[in-house]
Amino acid sequence: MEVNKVTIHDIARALDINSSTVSRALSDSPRVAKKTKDRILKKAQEMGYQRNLLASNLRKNITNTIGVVLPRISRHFFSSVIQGIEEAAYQEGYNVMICQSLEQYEREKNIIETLAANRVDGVIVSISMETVDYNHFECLKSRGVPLVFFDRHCDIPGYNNVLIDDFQAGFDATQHLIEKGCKKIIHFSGPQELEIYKNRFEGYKAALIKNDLPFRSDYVIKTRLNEVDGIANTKKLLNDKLEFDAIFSANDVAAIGAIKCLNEEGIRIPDDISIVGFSNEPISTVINPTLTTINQPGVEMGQRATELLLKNIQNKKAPLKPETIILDSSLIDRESTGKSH
Amino acid sequence: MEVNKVTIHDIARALDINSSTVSRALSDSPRVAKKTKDRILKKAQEMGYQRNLLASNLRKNITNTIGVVLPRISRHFFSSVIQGIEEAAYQEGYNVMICQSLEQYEREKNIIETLAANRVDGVIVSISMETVDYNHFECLKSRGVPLVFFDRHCDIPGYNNVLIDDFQAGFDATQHLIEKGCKKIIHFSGPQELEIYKNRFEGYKAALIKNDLPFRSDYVIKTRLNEVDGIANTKKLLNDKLEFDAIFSANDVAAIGAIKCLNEEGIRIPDDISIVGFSNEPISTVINPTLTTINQPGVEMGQRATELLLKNIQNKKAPLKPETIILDSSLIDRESTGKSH
DNA sequence: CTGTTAGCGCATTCAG
DNA sequence: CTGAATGCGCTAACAG
Repeated sequence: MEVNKVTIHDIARALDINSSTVSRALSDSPRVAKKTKDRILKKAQEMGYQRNLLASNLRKNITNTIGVVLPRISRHFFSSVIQGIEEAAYQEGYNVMICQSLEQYEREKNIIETLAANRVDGVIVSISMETVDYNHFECLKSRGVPLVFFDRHCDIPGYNNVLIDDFQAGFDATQHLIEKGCKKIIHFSGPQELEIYKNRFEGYKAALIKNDLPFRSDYVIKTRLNEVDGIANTKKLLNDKLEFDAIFSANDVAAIGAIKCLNEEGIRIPDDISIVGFSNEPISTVINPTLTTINQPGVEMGQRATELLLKNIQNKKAPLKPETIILDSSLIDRESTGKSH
Repeated sequence: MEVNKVTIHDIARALDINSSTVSRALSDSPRVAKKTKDRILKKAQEMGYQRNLLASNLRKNITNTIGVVLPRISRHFFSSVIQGIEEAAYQEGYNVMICQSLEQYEREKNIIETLAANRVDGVIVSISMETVDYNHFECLKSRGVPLVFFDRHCDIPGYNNVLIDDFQAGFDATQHLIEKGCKKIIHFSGPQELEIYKNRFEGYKAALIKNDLPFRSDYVIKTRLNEVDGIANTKKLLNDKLEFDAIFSANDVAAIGAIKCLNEEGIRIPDDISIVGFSNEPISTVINPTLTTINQPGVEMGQRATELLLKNIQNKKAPLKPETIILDSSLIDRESTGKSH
């Protein structure tokens, strides 16, 4: 069963030429005669030759592979980012290795080390919610492997970020709720150690202040932004008899949890309580027209991050100056656009 | 910037010992003295040594990596399969390389060749809807790389499949609708070249026959099982004034399309029209309680497929006899279990 | 245009 | 227990 270990030497021997010529022919070098090239290609085919990329990569010291590290591929935002990354990467002949941290620091660390050990040419990362220090990127840094962060800001000096304006998004979301007449707006907030959630929170606060609404700290619920938390916190809000007429969730998953809970309790959205979350998940938002969302440009974010990364990979000698790209996000109001229900 | 290329030779030189000893120490071989081992490990740490897996893998002729090829990671079923695969793989110290075919034969072919070139130790595949011949697996076959198929049956002799009983699932779905009083049941069918969709279709037919309902070929709609198709076909059904009281969709995505279309038209589900699709997508099904689903055990499928694959990898000399594992799927009726609405 | 030579970094013989 | 030698398969000088 374990067969077919035909190498360039085998095909060189079969043709009574040198293996370097074979190597050159197989990488379509111009420095080899059409005729011999054809002979070699034909023989290679006929012998069932398959290049060993391990050997090739070891020799060339590149892998043509970029690593992608993100919390969860099942979240639609992230899978649309992957979409963008793959498009941009394949176009330039790069492969993509996708890894999920599952929001766990330990896993993220392992992944980064594995990617480094596998000598990927560059890495695109959206850090986990648990990640507060960046020492685990040292193994990439020390080898000069380019790194681009997206969605969740990371301020390691010298690296690039591709983000949306989270302050603005938080502001817009809150402003939207206020304009709809909401006055008691709960905020499901994420870990404040992460810029992204801090900024969304600050945007929320700024919108309240601008509209002369009081900021109440008991309206700010610290959550881990998962669905279970979203459900539990909403239930707790109801039990506590804290009056509120809207929720602005710092991500989509917690918002989904809130919707589920409110549905269960027979509370109508948005008539009784309005909700805004972040998302570009088509299924949850279009089928369920009660969730107004801040739409994040996932595909574009993936593309931009990849383009930046590849530029860094190719320009490694003269690294670009670190830049932060801010993409536009847009608020989508399902109530006013959805025809259904 | 391009720095830190410390190899076992560097650390050997620094300690004035031989690189083989270093190599042994770093792979924790028992054939090296505790004392020297400690010295080496310490020095390695201190010099910032990182093993080059490319070189190591080339030498050992294994990669400790398995490839996964599936249509789309954004579909919840597939991402839960990945969940299962990663769990089982990491436990055994394997890495996972995830690739999406996007239901395109050409992409699938490229991916398989890339995986083969990268010398993965085994591959887990759910073939694309376009895939009707299996020649592109030859590059793995010829090297004796183990291969396990899941969800979408593939009958290359000598390889394993992990599936659900699609005939039974199709039967159950249809039976369920009949028991609810539906008599005019549309079937959104997939490519009949694929066993999976043929079997679901056969199950549908069998249930009709068993219940003395007529089988009508105009009730069977060939679709590509994507959302756009689901919407378009539903709209067409309505325009054609073909009477129907239920849809059994051969996957979830087309069912989602149907729901969207019916929502738009103000047709109530399930009062006017019932729908059954395949899914284990929590968001779409729980929030939207109108979609009854055949639940597919994604995580378990991933685990079983991986266990099988790893067994094959480890037993390569004496390959297991090809087996097909059939897992249970269960019908989940949102109408009777959902408390909401 | 082609051959020769020399490694990429590591793991594994085989000797001691 | 450690050292010396060899080569995994490929590519990149450098000659010719």
